[in-house]
Amino acid sequence: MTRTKPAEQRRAALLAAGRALFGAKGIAATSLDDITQRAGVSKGLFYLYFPSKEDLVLALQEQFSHEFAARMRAAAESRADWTARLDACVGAAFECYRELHDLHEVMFRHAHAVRPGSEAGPEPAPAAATRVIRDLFAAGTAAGAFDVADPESTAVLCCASMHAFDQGFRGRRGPDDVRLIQAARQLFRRAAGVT
Amino acid sequence: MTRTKPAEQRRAALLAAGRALFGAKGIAATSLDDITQRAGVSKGLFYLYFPSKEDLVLALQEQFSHEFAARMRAAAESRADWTARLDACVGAAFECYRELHDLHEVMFRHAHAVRPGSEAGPEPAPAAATRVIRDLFAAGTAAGAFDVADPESTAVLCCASMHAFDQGFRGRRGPDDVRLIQAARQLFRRAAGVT
Amino acid sequence: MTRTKPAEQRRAALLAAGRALFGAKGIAATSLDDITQRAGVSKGLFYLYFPSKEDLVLALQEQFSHEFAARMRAAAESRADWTARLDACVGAAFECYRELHDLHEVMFRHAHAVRPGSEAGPEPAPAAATRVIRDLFAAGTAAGAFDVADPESTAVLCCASMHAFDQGFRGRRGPDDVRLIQAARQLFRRAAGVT
Amino acid sequence: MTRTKPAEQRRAALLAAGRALFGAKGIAATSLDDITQRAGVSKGLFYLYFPSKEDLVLALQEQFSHEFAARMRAAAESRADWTARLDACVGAAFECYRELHDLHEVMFRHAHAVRPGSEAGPEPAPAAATRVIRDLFAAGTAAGAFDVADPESTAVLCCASMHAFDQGFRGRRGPDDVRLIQAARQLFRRAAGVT
DNA sequence: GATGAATGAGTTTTCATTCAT
DNA sequence: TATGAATGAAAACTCATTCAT
Repeated sequence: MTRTKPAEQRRAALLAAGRALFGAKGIAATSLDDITQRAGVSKGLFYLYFPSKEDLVLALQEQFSHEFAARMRAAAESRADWTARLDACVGAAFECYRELHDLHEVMFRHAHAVRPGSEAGPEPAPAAATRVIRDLFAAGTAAGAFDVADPESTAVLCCASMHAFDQGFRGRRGPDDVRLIQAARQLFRRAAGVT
Repeated sequence: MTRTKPAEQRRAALLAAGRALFGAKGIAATSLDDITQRAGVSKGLFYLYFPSKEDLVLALQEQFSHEFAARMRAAAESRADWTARLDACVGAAFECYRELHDLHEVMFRHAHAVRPGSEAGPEPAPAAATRVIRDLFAAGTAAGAFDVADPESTAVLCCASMHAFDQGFRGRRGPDDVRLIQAARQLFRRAAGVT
Repeated sequence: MTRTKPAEQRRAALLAAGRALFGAKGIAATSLDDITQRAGVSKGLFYLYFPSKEDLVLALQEQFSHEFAARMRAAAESRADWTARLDACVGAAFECYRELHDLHEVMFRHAHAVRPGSEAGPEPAPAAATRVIRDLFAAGTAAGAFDVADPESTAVLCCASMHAFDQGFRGRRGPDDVRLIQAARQLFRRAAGVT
Repeated sequence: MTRTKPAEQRRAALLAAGRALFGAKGIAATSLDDITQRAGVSKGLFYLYFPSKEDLVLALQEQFSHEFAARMRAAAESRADWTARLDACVGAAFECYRELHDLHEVMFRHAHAVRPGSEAGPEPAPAAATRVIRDLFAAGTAAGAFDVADPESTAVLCCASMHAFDQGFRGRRGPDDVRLIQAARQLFRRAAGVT
């Protein structure tokens, strides 16, 4: 069994296993045994790549956070018109949320115990995504297409509103996807001050 | 010791202990021993009032959800003008969030393991608050003061945006409270279509 | 199985199991599973009585230390003549060593990691026994029967010399018991300055 | 990296690393990773030089035992007078103890599990030192300077008494070094029957 | 009703040792 | 010779839950 594999592959397998299990059962209900078994490695190997279970969670947070932000940015940049950019952003966010929806817990989990030693602690997971929206609001306003008095605060609020894309947030009888995304587009437009 | 006390008082003590500890240390890090000790009762007594630890979490969710919704509703009803109602709602939500902010985990926790037997599962915690906003949007629109095409979807989004009130959500360098609440008021007005 | 028993009995069972196993296999090689299994209790129960495995070791140390000192003192007090007292002390120590010899590791183990928080740490295990010898030297000298310039230092050295009673200390071809105890008696007499 | 070095140098590096780490943290708390890292070699290399961690401990025991004995012997031989020899021996032992004091655990550790296959097991660590004292007592007695009835037993006892040189053995309020070494000299003289 | 002693499966983590390269 | 990735058994410790009193 002791077959050596590239470190990146091992790490990726561990991240993938963590992602799948955290999504399916939640972080607390997932044991390291589950993770290593699913990744097809020994328990000891895990600790060659991550100092603790908590660090796997953090690594996943970062991974998703970047992916989320990157996709929103790409979507925004694919359009020329400011309003279209906004719409594209919402669309991308919605898609992302859907694909990652089972990782809600991982992404938005609060770090309860601030690590001793780490002065500032990690940036909150959605920060990268928020910056994309903020920049869009700011640039659009500068270009005269939007009218956002406080792009940063508004971006934080708008980003937070995307929590609604998560199934668990809405009631079982809440609005369906189509209605929700339409409403989101309208909300973002209005937030941007598009007339 | 074996002094009988009113059931409601016992239950309340347990809820209060759970609230304090979950808020301070997180759900996973709080043991039943912690809870019963803080409540000043025996461990066995807990199970006379709640079937499991999970059910205490659920009971707290419901408690907060109702309190949250009730305060928003009261704030809205204290004003006559539609826009003022909306602003009051935002203000109340912000205050509530601050008071309960350490209970973020309790309120917005996803129920991962759907209880076998319970067909539908419990309503998501923020549902009650969402209804308050929805009704406000709908009534305001009917009265001609607002212009909300889909009050339900918009309410879900707006309610979700309140996550931004949580300190942990914004970055350490994110907007401060004053800016945030102003931005929130503006966002809600625009969402409502107030011109 | 859940039969409640007096706390003292439980504690004693745990101490007895620890003593037997530490003696037979050494501290490091004895697991908590071993201990609780031998004591006929569950693993969780152990932690109701001792905060950690280390604390069981410490409790045993104290137990033996007291027993050891008490037996030496009793032996010394059973005689009137000063030299006879010394001899009796040596005899008692020898017997004790033999009975407890497998617990050498427990008794004389060095605490490597000084507990953070505990300012001074526990007294070394043989301290109580040393005091018995010291008092004997001092009193005998005061009575004119002995001539010990520094009773404390001499007692520490004499007490340490008893390590030789341990089988593991002497070589396989070292002196046998009879010779050793005679030599010990002579050594103690000479140490005391008995002419 | 894969640079071949003289075997003796490798072995010495491993012994030195073990010595430093065992002394600082104790045997149990020192991992092979620690040792090989400190020695600057790979983990696999360790097993080319020692069959197991336990054997490193044993090798260190032997090393110290010999060093200890050699220094005592050298000290004794540097003097002509019998009493001076005894005093020099005590002085050398004291010095040695101080330098090696953190290795107490290594030197005096009992081998609990008798190796299957090894018929007799290794000689106890202090045996070599004991022989030095024994020979001194015997030769001095033969020369008419000492009067030791049983040199072997007395040597074993005297050697054991040196445990008192270890800080951990005496209480925190035990005798200081000067008093202790004076008392030791006196004890050894009296043990030798010097008048 | 109320207690809290007792349980034991489950958790994270460590580490001596192996072996393909 | 030398490496270090990989193993997996075992360790200490936790805690939700039960139940005899």
